[in-house]
Amino acid sequence: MSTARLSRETLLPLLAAHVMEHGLADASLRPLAKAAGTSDRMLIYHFGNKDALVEALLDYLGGLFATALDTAFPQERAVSRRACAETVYVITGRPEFAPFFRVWWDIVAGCSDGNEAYLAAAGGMMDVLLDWVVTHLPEDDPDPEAGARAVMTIIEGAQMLCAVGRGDIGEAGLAALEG
Amino acid sequence: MSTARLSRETLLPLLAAHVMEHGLADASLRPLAKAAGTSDRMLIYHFGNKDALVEALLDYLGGLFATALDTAFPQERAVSRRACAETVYVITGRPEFAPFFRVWWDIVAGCSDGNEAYLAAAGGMMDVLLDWVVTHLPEDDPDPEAGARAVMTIIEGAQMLCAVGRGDIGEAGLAALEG
DNA sequence: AGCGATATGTAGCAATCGCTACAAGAGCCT
DNA sequence: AGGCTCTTGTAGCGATTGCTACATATCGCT
Repeated sequence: MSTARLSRETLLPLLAAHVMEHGLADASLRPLAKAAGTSDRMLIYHFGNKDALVEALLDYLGGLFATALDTAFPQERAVSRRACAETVYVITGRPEFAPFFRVWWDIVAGCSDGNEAYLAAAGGMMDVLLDWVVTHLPEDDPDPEAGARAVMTIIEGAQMLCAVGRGDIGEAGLAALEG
Repeated sequence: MSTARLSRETLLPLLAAHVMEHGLADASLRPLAKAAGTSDRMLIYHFGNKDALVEALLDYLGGLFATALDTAFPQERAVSRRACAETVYVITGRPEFAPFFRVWWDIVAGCSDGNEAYLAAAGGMMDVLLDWVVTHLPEDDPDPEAGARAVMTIIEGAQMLCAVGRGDIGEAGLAALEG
């Protein structure tokens, strides 16, 4: 037996890796525990119950998302609203982002069931992305707040269409963005 | 015992009503059967197994969606691309469409797991909506094919943002659509 | 009337679900 | 050393999962 004690902090990265590979909706305690090198018994011990575990996981995933924005995305501003949207779409379309989207659509589905924890996590991630877009539009954008919302809406639409196998529609939508 | 024989055709509307109320992702045979006034045993008998049942259900839901487009949506053309997008957004935002979206986001989540039946159903529904948008843009639209894709992308983005509690972002995105 | 195909009810199986009772090891404080 | 708390393992509970075995009922057909 290893001497390292378990804790939420050491477990969460392993749990997050598991849900990003296998989805969040039908994640159950025993597979999660196995992925984290422990037992369902210990997950309940450290998190209290499954709902609390999922809530902690959603919070951790939100942090992962914010970090990904800072590292994978360019620091300089885009030259146009359309270029900004296309940058986000292209980068999030790379294969290393696929696991994140697998859990993202599970989160959206959870939101539409009215689950408060899912709503808080998803809303937070959208706010983080909105802030990023606002500060990466061209400096001369006439209305960054409105522009960022237009860019966000098109990005998310294109991503959903891509998820259901109609990426061509979303890409045409991106190309039609003014500026 | 009732004299009416069961069949896929009589069962599907009841099953569809159940998944639109409770979601598709974690629908299990016994609750489904109870909603349809029969037993899990008979669902397997009529559909073979659960996967085939879900596939039939997705197909039926696709038909429901196409019918809803014809009945709930206006027949005349919109006066602008933006008006067209706002019409779809407003109508699908009405309470009677909420059950449909609950299952829709389950379908999208299923797509991102690579499930072929989900991908076929979701892609088909998007194609139906795209056709509707193409034929309801203003007659003088310079490029209805491209315009419809732009409208579609914004609609879907606004709907997703609405689902996660950030409808304000999507509505601002809708308002920014040119024309 | 009788036969075969179709349709349905009852009961149950192995697997998995979230969770818990109980006991024991490990480390710290006095 | 003795106790105390924190952490972990083992075993299992009742519920639910998709699905099946078996018997029976009902129907059309000849």
